[in-house]
Amino acid sequence: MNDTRPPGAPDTRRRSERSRRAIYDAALALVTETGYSRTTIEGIAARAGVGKQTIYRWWPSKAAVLLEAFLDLAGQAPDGDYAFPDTGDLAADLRLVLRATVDEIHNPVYEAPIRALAAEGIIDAEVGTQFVQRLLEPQLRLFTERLRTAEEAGSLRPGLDLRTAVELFVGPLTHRWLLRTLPLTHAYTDRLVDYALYGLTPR
Amino acid sequence: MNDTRPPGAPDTRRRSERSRRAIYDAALALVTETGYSRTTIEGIAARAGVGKQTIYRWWPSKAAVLLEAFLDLAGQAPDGDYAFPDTGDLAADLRLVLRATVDEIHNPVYEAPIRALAAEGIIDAEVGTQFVQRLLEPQLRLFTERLRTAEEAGSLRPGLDLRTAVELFVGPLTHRWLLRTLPLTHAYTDRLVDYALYGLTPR
Amino acid sequence: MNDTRPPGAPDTRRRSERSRRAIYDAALALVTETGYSRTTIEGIAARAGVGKQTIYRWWPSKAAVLLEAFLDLAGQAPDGDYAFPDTGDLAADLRLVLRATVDEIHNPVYEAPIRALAAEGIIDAEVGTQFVQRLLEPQLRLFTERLRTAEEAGSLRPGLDLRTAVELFVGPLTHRWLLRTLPLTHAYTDRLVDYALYGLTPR
Amino acid sequence: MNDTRPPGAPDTRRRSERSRRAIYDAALALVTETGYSRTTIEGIAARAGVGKQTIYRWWPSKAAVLLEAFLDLAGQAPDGDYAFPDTGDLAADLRLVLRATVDEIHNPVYEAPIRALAAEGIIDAEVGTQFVQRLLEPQLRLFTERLRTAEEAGSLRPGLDLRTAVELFVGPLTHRWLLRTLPLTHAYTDRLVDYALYGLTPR
DNA sequence: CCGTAACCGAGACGGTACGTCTGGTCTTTGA
DNA sequence: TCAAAGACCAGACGTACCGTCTCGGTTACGG
Repeated sequence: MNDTRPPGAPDTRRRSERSRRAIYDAALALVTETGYSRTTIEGIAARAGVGKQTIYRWWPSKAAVLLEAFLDLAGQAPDGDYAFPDTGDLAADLRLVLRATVDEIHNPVYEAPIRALAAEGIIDAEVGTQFVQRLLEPQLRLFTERLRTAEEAGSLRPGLDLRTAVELFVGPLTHRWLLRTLPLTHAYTDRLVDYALYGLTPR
Repeated sequence: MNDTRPPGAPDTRRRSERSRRAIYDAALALVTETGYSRTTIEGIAARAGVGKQTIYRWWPSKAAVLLEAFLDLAGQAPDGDYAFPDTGDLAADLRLVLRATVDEIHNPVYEAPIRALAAEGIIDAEVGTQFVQRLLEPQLRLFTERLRTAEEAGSLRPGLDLRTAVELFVGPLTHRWLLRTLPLTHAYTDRLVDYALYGLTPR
Repeated sequence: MNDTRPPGAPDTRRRSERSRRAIYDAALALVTETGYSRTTIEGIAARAGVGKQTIYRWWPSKAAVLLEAFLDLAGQAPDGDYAFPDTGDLAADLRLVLRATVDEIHNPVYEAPIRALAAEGIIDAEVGTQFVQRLLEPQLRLFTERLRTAEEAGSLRPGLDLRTAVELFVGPLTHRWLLRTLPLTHAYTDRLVDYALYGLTPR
Repeated sequence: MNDTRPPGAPDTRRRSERSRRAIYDAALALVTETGYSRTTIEGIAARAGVGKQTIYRWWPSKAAVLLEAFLDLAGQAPDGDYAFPDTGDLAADLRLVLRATVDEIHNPVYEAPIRALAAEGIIDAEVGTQFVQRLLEPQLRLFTERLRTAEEAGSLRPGLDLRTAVELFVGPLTHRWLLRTLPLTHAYTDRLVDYALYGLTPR
């Protein structure tokens, strides 16, 4: 009826849902099992029982497939992230969320794909933008909102740049996670909350 | 005479210095010009006017070549980093160093190679370990030592885990840099020092 | 009403004459313009403004399409061939016909399709049979009949195998044409008639 | 030493004889077993245990591979063709050679490759030229020379165009062979010699 | 100081994956 | 209710690199 796609673009209405799901599954499985660089488009297609062209028709790159696959996976998880706790005790809430984040990072189902996406995003700005916009920023927004609540409750120094404040927690965690400098434990994130929050609260 | 290498290992004494330099130059140039993934061993060899085997003889991977090339490049720079300033004013010293770090990160000669190495290290643990040990940790050590001096001078809360403290500065900076979430400016690093240090100093 | 087709076969009565013509035109044009091997079913369908299935429904192969297209083309030509001249002078008649055949062969509208069909028929016996039965044999029959007339008139040695006699003229011509050994000229076909006929006439 | 190849061309001196032979064998076997169009470069490479690039490095096309493979095969055969008999009896000699040619054509080892090459040469003029120059013409030359001997012995009408005379024998044979109009038997070639030679001899 | 072992540039080799193109089949959709 | 349009699985195309191996040429060690 109202088929207004750009010329040369495929018709989304006729897309095979079955193939899409199979491709997601294959991509995630292969990345986890064999690593990102050994995961190939051909391999994904073969494992998904799909023609290569079906992948090239809908995604521009291996990274794009994996990003969507991961978003799909994360989206259908029993959403823990998307409700930031607010018990009134900011420190406790932060500790809880950071501990949960660490656990999630160590979940073998998530680990390989998300590392791969982060790494690819670091090299390829296009992928990086997608990664940040669709995966990272939504999470950071929840942090920011929780901090705003705290600020309004007078639990924070007034006039803080909340974004920077958020990064004070998230940055070090990401640092340890991505660069594997030292183990990423609950003790570490608790300490992080302690040190960082101490600098953000009024005296 | 005293040629005591493991069997099968090449003889370092007969190594061509000329080739090594040409390979470093070619690798750095290609990564900067065409990006990491489009940089190939064949391409490096061709550009360096060197046989492929000469690369495979001395390095195990593309990442290893680039790491050494980068270390060589960084080593011959007028070393600013390797002397952490100590004016007695911790905040000022940190601001200075973080600003310098940001400038360095934006230096087009360094940017592409270091991003590539970081990304590769995120995926490949072997590379990651090398990256951290040979590039990152030496820098972090300087931070730690400066903080120790400050601690001894009573400028910091006693009993702090200095490593975590260091990451409070370095983590957020790395986060913005690698993930490209928001611009990495002097204003940002100054604010970082403000917020983080505030949580580390005695009241 | 009287729809007595084998099960699974399409209904000829509802066939689109418009599509058929468009497919013929597209097939002939593409073969002439781009060559047989670069002519694809997809290309024909696209150029004819027709779905691929419309081609697959009615023809088993690219060669079959082209054969019918060519037969259609030849059939609607102002038929010169289908009346073999009989002036009473066998040599003159043969010279005339062979010259005309050479001219036809060099006609750019016919050349590419007929070469393609011949070549395809050489490899694929199925196509070859069709090619011979529907295209070649009707022509040869005309030769044979003219020779029979001559034989009855006593212009030929008695007891000749007329089929072999026909091939004495047609074979060498085909040889030069298909294999492109030497130029195919009127002089050549005249000489052919001279030499061959000389062996067929009584002394 | 004297390595004077055009730039970009591979070094013939370092070519692997082993691979070449394996490729010949694989190409001939596949064409015979599965037919020309189902024979693919990938298939040849796989069967020969060779990388695809090794084929693309040395041959421009599937047809070129097959032509060389066939020439190699024909060259190492106990050469029957390359000595045209001359018993003094031209008719007998011609009958003998044409019978042998028919037998060779029906040899399953030769049949598929040579048909494929002929067909490909009919479509692709480049291949056709090679086919004619390297395979066909050497054979025709032998015929021509035998006719010249006969001419000098006064067994032929003087002033004949010997090339056309040769085609009087070879053309019809090729016609039946390639187009599969009627069976190609010894009886047929004998008759051919009878009819054609009769037109070439003095009365 | 000479023989030789190993490095060197070069590039052919067996492979794997790329991204594209087409073959045939099957499904959707608009006229 | 068709037929166009085109998505689908399959697999070959020709190219680019991988990492290994072999070839001469050259260089510098060590007897």
